[in-house]
Amino acid sequence: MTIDKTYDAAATEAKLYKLWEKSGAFACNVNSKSQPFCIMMPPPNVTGSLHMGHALTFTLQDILTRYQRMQGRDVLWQPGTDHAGIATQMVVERQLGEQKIKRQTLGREAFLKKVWQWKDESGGAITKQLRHLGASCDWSRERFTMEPALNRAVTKEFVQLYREKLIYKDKRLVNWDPKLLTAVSDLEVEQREIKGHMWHFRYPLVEDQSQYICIATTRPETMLGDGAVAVHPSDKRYQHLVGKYVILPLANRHIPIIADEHPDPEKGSGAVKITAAHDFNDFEVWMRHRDKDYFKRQKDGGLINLFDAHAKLNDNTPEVYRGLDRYEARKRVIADLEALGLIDKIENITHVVPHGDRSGVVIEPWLSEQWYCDAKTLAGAAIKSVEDGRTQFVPEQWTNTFYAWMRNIEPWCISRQLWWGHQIPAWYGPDDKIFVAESEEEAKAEAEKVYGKPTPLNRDEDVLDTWFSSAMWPFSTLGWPDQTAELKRYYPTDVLVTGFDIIFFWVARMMMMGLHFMKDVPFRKVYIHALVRDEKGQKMSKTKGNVIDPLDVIEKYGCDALRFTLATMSTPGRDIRLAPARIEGNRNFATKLWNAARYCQMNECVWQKNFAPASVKDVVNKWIVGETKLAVDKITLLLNDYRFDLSSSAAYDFIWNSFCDWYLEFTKPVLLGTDEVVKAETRATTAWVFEQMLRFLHPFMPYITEELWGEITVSDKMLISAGWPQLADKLVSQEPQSEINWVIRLITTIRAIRAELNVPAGAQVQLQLKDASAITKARLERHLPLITRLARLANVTHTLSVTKGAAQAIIDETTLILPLADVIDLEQERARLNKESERWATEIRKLEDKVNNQDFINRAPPEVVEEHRERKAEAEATFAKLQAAQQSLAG
RNA sequence: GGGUGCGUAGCUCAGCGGGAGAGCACUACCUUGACAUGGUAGGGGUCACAGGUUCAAUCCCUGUCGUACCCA
Repeated sequence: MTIDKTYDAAATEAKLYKLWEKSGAFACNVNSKSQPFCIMMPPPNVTGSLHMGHALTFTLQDILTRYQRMQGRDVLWQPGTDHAGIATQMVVERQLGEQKIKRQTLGREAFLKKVWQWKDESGGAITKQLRHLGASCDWSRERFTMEPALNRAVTKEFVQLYREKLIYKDKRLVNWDPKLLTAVSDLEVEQREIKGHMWHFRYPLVEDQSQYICIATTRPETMLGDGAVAVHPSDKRYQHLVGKYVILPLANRHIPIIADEHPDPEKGSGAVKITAAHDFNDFEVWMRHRDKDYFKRQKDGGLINLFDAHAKLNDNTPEVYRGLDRYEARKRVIADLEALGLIDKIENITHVVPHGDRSGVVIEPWLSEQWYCDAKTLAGAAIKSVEDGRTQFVPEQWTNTFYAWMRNIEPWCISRQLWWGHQIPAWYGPDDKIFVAESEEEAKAEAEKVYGKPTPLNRDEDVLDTWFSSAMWPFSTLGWPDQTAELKRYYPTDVLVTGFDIIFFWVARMMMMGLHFMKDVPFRKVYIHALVRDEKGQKMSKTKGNVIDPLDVIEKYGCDALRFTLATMSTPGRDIRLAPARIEGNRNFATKLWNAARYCQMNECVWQKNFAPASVKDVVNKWIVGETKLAVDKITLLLNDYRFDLSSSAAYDFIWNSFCDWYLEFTKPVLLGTDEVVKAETRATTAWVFEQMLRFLHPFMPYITEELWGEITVSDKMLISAGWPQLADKLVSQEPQSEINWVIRLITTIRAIRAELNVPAGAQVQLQLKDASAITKARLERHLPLITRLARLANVTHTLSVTKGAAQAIIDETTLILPLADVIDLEQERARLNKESERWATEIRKLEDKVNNQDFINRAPPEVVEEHRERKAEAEATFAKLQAAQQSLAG
């Protein structure tokens, strides 16, 4: 078969992905004798669609997967999707809304049926898109966080933690979404910067109402729930007021002035209102003081909840405000305080306000009863596992971020007021006694023991936070709670690849649950990658309109170009600014490889079964074999070190600069020549090198390499299942390296002179060598055909004297002379030589300064001193020859 | 306000104690039997700024400025 003139990425991608999957290459083998390697795919939302962040994370995972597979490991890359509680429920509710149906009128069971129906029909679009990216995960093991087997795991998790007293019910502040009517996690809260006001109110003192203390707030309506005014204990302005009472206007309650560390004396008036039920900081203050009389005497101990679930004012507020929405109430409160003359001033400010990322409304810190997980206790083991290195972060700096969060971890609110999710396995008796059990039957049995007779129970309506089930992903997908062969073989997994934004929400939680239930870390390494931004460094977002759709890029440039670009730009600790020019450049790289393959095929460079790279005779072939070995070593080492950027660049550099630019050019005179022995060896060597290139490039550019593998190698295996290059050290030897490097220097130097002196590209010129050593002469002799070809020379001779008006250059001991008297502009050549000597003179001066410095000689390592001396000697020799060249030109 | 990164060629980025690099863009020349999605050559940088450590600093330390993110 002949390779087409151009590479058709789209057709190749569609064709090969199916072939790979069919070949069984993606699947792991539990019975394999090979060492396992396991990556858990962070399950994307079932409602999601592929964005650049996905493209990056899955590309890196796929690179590791393919690399390890080629290294002979039994690889499991576990795919799946996440049920994404709120997002999915909203999608289905929106669809129902189009038919004017409300979820509540449908009822829970019917609604859930609709959700499953949606999931089966249109859920998981993202898994199809993942296939476009070339992801070689084991689809036969695809999991979904809501499937029955995983529900069983989650239920067991909940019940066990409850029995261990690590799950409990509590009344605390949560992030409440008053539109979706559920608690949401910190992750689902977006801090938006918006313009607002800072209102300064006066609260009159009880003992002398002409006196007042001034407080500032951005949320006037919450003042109705104030339980105290706090000042900093060191704040001299207020020390005399601590312990006294103020009249809370509008509510007409007496509240104390207390001292606490929380208020910042520098900010505002230095006095703050404490509204414990509506502000997380204030709640903390209240916790510190709740045992004090001045709180105990108040209604609800000073923890006064003003809102109902819709964030409308409730019966804890004076009658005129009841039923008002929070913003109507704000206007009313301001107006009423204004009327009382209690507004000190109003400032315009910009502040950050929490918004629900799904609903878009302002999130309310709201007091409610929820289920909590004792994250603090669970975190201990996770912290320890990182401290003693059982799990390592790459790059290492993320360790500190992890510690910082884990050491200040808050109780984890795990209940959600949704229907779509794992329903909490808790039942309530008539007296609200809680029965937590793995099934209703079990709960009823327990209830019967307690009540002495069969008693009807009500199941808790709420579901669990999606992350609560995701936390089990590394072992629930492997069959836990059953002790499966998979669990034994693949847990702990080798590496988790993810973005830093979910270190807390997911990575930390998997670690806590993994250590608790499996008694071992869920993964040995956590590779944290960057965020993908646009080329100006802006975060990609739909509202900004700067989103680059990976699927568009794949269509335009091919999947390999996108993957290669993402890999090349993945420098640890640095965000990726995705520039389309970069993707285009890598598409060109793919084209380059394609054309190199065509060259190989045209020249009958066919893979030889018994080819032994160590036994090649020709120096050029020895050289490229050695270079190949060096490149493979570099690429392998860097990939082991998660340096996707440097590893892919090394592959690029070798293929384009060493193989295409030099080696293939070197083979041309041979392949056009008549020496059949060298010709055969060169063909076999070329085919061998090309094969190595396909292998080491495959993890980065799977499609084009697989396609070419099919075209030019003779193998019944697909490349995806082929081995990683294993090359012997003896393939590298010093002599061919320096010999070919000399040839390259020679050609480059002549080309430079020609270009600078405007010698027509087609013109063949004479070359004379002066002072060439025996080695140089021998090298020249050996490589004469390719030197004359690549430097476009008419002939090469040795000489003892310089032809008048010739251009000259120096390589080591040899002076190159190009007698160009008729073509050459003497002035130009003089200027060129001047510039060249200037450069060397500067270099010599710098080196002299060093070498003559006594401190340098005494303190620098001897080999460094020696190296500088050598460099100086070489520079001086070159300089002297240049001087001679200049003189000869003058003469 | 606290923390963590990052400031290197026009742009996007490597390098990180002893010789300033790549890709793209730019300039000139070249349709040379794989490739113009190409080839050859070239121009372009007080490595943000100021101190310090060192024989030696783009690289280590301190501070400043700019910038991004995280936590308040």
